[in-house]
Amino acid sequence: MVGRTGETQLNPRAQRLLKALVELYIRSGQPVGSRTLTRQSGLDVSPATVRNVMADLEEAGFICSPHTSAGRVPTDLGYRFFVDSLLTVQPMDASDVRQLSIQLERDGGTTELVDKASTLLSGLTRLAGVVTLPRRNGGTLRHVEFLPLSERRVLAILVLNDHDVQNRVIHTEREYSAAELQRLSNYLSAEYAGREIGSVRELLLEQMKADREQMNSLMTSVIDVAQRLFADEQGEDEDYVIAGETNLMTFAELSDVDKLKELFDAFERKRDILHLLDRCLCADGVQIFIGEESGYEIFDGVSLVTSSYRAEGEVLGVLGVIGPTRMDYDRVIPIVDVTARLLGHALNPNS
Amino acid sequence: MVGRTGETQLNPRAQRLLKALVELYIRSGQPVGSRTLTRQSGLDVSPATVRNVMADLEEAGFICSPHTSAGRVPTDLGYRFFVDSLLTVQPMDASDVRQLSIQLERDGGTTELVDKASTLLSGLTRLAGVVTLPRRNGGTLRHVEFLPLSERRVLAILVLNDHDVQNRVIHTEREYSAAELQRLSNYLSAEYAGREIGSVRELLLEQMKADREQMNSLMTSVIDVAQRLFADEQGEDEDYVIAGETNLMTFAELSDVDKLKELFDAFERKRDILHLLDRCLCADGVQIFIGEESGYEIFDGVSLVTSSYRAEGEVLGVLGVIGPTRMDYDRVIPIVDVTARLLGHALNPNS
DNA sequence: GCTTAGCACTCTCGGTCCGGGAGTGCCAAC
DNA sequence: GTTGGCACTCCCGGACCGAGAGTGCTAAGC
Repeated sequence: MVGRTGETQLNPRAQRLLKALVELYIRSGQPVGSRTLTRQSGLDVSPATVRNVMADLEEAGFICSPHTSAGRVPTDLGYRFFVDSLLTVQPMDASDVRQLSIQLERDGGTTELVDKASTLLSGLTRLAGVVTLPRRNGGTLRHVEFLPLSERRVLAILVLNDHDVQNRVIHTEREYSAAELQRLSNYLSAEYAGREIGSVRELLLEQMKADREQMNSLMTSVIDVAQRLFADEQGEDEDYVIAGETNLMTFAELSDVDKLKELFDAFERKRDILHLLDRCLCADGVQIFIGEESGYEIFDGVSLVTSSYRAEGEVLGVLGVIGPTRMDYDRVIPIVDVTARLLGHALNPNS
Repeated sequence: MVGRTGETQLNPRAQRLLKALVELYIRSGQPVGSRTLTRQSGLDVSPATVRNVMADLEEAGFICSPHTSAGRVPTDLGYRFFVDSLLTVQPMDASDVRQLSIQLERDGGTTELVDKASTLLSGLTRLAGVVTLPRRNGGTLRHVEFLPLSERRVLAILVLNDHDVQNRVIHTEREYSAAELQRLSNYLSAEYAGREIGSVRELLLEQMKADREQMNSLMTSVIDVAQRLFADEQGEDEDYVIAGETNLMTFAELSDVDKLKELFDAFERKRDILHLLDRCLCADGVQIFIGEESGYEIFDGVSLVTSSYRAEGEVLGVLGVIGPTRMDYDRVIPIVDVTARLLGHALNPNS
C-alpha cells in the first residue's frame, strides 16, 4: 500500500518545485498557484514554465487541484515522495531536547513514564501523541507475594524490575491457607528472583513434565498456583496511551465534526490504531503513514509518524504522533525520533 | 446561581404549555411555533391564545426566540422549571436495569468497576458518562508489604478490602535491609489488619507523641516508614473517569468545533469538572446543572445530571452524564439514579 | 375580560445572478 | 525549451428575491 515513487523519474527542477510546493502548502494550507510557486522556489523561470512542470507533476499523481482554477495541492503520493526523497529535517530545538530529557527520567512506574511520553509528544508537536505500553516479556522478576481472598481466589502481587507492580487475581484448584501461600511466596521469590519472566514460565513448564507422584506437596502447590499466575502472560492485550487528541480539532481540514467523530471513535475503539502501530513495530527509525496509505478510510487526511522504542536492543513498543496529512514533517520527525530514544533509554533496566 | 422558579406563579395552562413546548423541543430540536404547540398540548384553544401565553412565558424568562419569526426555545430557566416542577420521569427500561445489575457486579478491582459504570452510563444514555473514583477513606487495611528499592526508596504495597491493591514508593529517613522491612511488614500487618485506614493514621499519630527515647528500634522504624506511607493519604488527588465523549459530537447544538474543543479540553483538564462534581457530593438523589447555571462558560448549552453513590450510608463519590441541555431528562434521570444505587451496592465491602 | 380570526410584518432560508479574483491551459513567438 | 499573452473556468462573496414560518397587534365575538 505504501507508494512506490521510484518508478517515475523526476528531473531536479521538478523535484525542487514539488518540494517548494509541499512546503508552501504545509505552511499556508492554501492551494499553491504557479505564480506564488515561482517566487517561492527561487528558480529563475516564468510562471508559465512552472505551469508546464505542474501539469507533469499532476499527471504523475503527485499533486492535484481541488477545482479547475485553484492552485495545486499535494496528493498522498506527493507527500510520500516528499518525505522519502525531498525532506530536509530540522534538528530539534535545543530547549525542547532539554525538556524531553529532563521529563523522561525514570522516577516512577512504567505507566507514568508512558503517559508522560505521550503528553510530551502531543505538547511539543501540538498534535495527538500515542505510545503503546511496552511489552512485558523483558521483565525481571523481583518478588512474588500471594494473599488469600475469598474461596479459591488468590491475589498475586508481582514486582518487576524495581519499578513495576502487577496485581492479578487467580483462581486456584483448591483453597490455600495464608500460611501455605506465604510458603509459596517465599519459595518462588527465592527460586526465581532475578530471572526473566519468560524463563520462569519455561522453567515451570519443564518441572510440570516431571512425574507429579514424585513431587512433594509444596511443589505440587507451586505448580498449581504459579502455572495459573504466569499462564496468561502471553495473551495480555496490547494497549496504548493517547494524549492531546483535542489538538486535532484546530485543523481546518478536520473541521468536519462527523469525520472528527469517526477518528475519535477509532481512538476509543483502539483496535485499528493498534493494528496500525503494530505494523511499525519491527521497522527501524521513523516510519510514516500518509493518509489512506494505511488502508483505513478514517485516516483520510491524517498522517501517522512513528518510531519503535527499544531497550537493550529489544523492541518494546511504538510511539508517535497523529496529525493532519499537512503537518510539519521536518519538525515532527526529529521529535518522534528523539522521544523514542529517550523513552527506550529510560526503560532500560540497567540505567 | 440555581434559578429560583417559585417566585413567578404560572397558571396551570401556562405550565401545561411550557411542559409541552420543552418536550417537543427536546424531541425535535426545532424552535416550537404556536401552531404546532396548540396541536401538541392537547388543549382546546387557538394558536392565537397560545401565542399570548407564549408571550407571557417569554416575559417571565422561560422561553425565548432565536429570532423574530422563529418559534420558541426553552431558556436555561425554562429547563430548570421543567425539571423541577413539570417533569414526569419514565421508569427505566426493564432490560436496561437487567443489563446494569449484571454488569455492575463486583468481580475485579474498584477501577474496573468505575470504568464499567462510566461506560454503561454513556452507553445507555448515548451521552458522556462520568464517575469519580471513590474516596479511599472507608478502606479496611488487609495487608502491608515493603520491598527495598535503590537507596532510601521503599516500595510499599497496600491491600485494601480484599479488592484493591495500591503501590506507593516512599522515601525513608535511612536505608532499610530486606529483612528489616520484612519485620516491619509483619508488624504492621499483624497490628493493623482489619482496621480502617483512617484509624491507622490516627493510631500512628498517637504513638508518635510518645517519647521516642522509650521506643525500641522496631517501633522507631515503624513510625518512620508508616508515617510516610499514610501521610499523604489525605491529600490524594481526586479523579474521575469519563466515557463516550464522542457521543457529544452528534448533537447539532454542539456542532461548533471550537466549542466542542473547549469542552473536551475541560474534560482533559479535569479541574473544573471535578469542582462541579464536588458540588453534587453532599446532595441526596439526582442533581441537575443546566447550562451556565454551573457558573462555567464552557457549560453553555450543556447539562450535567448527577447522583452521589454511597455504601453503608457513606458518600463515596459522584456519577452522572454530560449532554446537551436538550436531553431526554425523563429517560436519563432514572438511569443515573439506578446506576448510582447499583454502583454503591457493588462497592459495599460487605456484599 | 378572555378568546379568536385576520392581517400586516419580520426574519430565515434556499436559490439565482453577477462581478472580481485567481489560476489554468494553450498557442504562438522567441 | 521557455515565455508572454489571452481566453476560459471556477470559486467566492454580495445582492436580491420569493416562499415559508411565525409573530404581534387589533378588532370582533362570546
